[in-house]
Amino acid sequence: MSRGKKSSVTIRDVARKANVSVATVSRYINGTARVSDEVAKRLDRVMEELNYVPHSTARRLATKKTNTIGLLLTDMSGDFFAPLLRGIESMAREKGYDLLISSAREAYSQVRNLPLGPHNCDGILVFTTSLDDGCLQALSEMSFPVVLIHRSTPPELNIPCVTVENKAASYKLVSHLIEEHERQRIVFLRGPKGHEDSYWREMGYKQALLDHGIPLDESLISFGEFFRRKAYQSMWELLSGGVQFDGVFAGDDEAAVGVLVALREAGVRVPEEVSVVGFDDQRMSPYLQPPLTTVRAPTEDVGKEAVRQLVKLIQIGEADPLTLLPTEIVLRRSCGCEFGSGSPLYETW
Amino acid sequence: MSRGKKSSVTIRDVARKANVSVATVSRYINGTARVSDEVAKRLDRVMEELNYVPHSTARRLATKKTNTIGLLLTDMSGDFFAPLLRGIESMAREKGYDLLISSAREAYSQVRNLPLGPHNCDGILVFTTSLDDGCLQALSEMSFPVVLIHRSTPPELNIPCVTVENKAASYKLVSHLIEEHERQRIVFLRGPKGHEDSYWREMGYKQALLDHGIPLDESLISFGEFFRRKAYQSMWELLSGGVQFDGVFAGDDEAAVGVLVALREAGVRVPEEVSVVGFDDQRMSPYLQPPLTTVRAPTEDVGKEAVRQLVKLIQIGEADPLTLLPTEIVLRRSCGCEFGSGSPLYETW
DNA sequence: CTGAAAGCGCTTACAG
DNA sequence: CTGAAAGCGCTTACAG
Repeated sequence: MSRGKKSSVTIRDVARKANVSVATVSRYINGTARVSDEVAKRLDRVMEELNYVPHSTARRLATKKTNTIGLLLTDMSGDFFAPLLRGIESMAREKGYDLLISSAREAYSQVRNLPLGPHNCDGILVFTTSLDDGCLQALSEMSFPVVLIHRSTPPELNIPCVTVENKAASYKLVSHLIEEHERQRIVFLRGPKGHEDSYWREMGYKQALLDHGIPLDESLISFGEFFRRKAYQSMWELLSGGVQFDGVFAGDDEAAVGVLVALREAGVRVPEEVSVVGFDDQRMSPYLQPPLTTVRAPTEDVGKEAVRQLVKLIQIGEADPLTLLPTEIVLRRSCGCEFGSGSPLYETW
Repeated sequence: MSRGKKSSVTIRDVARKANVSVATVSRYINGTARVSDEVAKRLDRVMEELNYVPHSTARRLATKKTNTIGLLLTDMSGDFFAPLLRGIESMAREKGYDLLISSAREAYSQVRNLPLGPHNCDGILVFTTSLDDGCLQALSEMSFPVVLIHRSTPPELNIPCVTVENKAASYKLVSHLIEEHERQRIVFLRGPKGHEDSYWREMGYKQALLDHGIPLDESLISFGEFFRRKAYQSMWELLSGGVQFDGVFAGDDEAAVGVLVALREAGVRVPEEVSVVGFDDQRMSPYLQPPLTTVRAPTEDVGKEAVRQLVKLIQIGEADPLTLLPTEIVLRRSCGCEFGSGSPLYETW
């Protein structure tokens, strides 16, 4: 229980004991210049004996590099978060960077107050809206490396971004409803205002209608906010407003839950009368009644790719402006497709 | 797109511009001594003008503190992870610490290779088995602050630990099966070998049997490994071995999924013939067929409490040896309880 | 291949 | 209340 100092063997100690200068030790450790074999051996031995670990803070101060990347998030609930972080963490480790993470309820607007920035990272990953445009601009002006995840760069700023194919997947999903299940009046529930993913999903929805010669009916577009209750409410409004529809693209799986509940309460059968589809393939989605047709995004890969781009940006000063990862449709019963097994339990083994 | 240096205004710059010494600036910033009002004002203005941000690396080197805590994990899948991290992150921020995280496939055994340690943190949080006993001992010997999460301290080591009440909850759960649903032959599926949580759940199971005068039958204890497939296999072995049972405590919710599938395939009705209960209350659990009776742990609080203890350890050199957070039983239909609503969709709103 | 020395940007006794 | 100066543990021109 004693609080003694952490042992601190310094580079000086090993230099002395190995009878060389600290410069030599430093060079040997960093492989920054050759040393004679004899010295190398001696150093290996001495470092082993002394159990020497270079002091990373001192190294940072001397090199002006932190070897750390930061991740800035708005919130860490949702199934989304774990795989994303897993991807980020594994790639960061692979690239030799420490990972600092910070979550903020609201977007930061003052660069000076950022928990993550030039003072403790070599670059940061910004997830969705965790940083406002002003901050991005300020960081950009000081040439601080930033990569955006699931959010595109503000105009004129040229910040690299990595995200997934929302539009193409939505297009396929809605086309599926039209072509396979003969749906014509498909509701779309928007996500939160300003949410990139939602925007592109809406574009995919509209494009699919257009390409199938179905006129866009604004009364079929409502708000789900990627949130169960809101989607539930919106469905009731549509229902009691007498709006006719035979399909619902809920925007995401969370909203789809609200849709399913509302329809069940209203006595509308899914998928017989109305097809319902979501987006994200959350862990609960195979277990919903009926199992939810949705879209799966390669979230872990998004994380990895984001780190890869950030490291490029840090090390060579440039990265790909946009990385779009492919998504895949997951067909289950809520759209009207039939499956033999019946048990969604199997699926996730 | 230029790569220019990050602007770096130093304490020296503000000192010069404000016509004081760097020592004064430092003291003012850290509130470590009073300065005259006049100087204070000048400093505020100058720092604002220069957009000065103290260089945390330099500060670290000078103070020998990193103001960072580390989190070491084995894996980051599972519903468990997000709330835990949320708790940790929020409390770390509240306490003024940066959070570094690192995940390892296997436990580290060499202190020198640790991604997180005295070189980059003031203390670390160790989740379950991410560090072996040898490492813990080494860290302990150098008085490096460590707090364990969901893992108790190795003998003689006295490392503070925070976890949840596994035994009491299991006891209540099994007692519920016995008392309310008249179950007598209850299977228990163990988690991974050496897993603390599993151990205590087993103790709760055994104690409940004992207190209700039900003799322990070893043939009812098998392996679920907190893993669907394994639990599924084990159930089939019991089933085809002709073992009679009327209840299953699956060890956790993952295993419960395997149990439900096996029983369904075998034509055994749940809960009429066999009650099934899990542990953890995963997000999918309300949606299982039937909805799963289980136990909910305050995972976010575990994270917060762990940080609180670690910070105490860092700052005043001591912490509570054991923090046990209470768990709560969540009754649904898989145990045999009846509920009006029927729709599990409501529950998680 | 190796050393002496300056410097990274702070903090903190020590002295006033 | 304020300053001059040493020191935190490294890295890296510069010189040999």
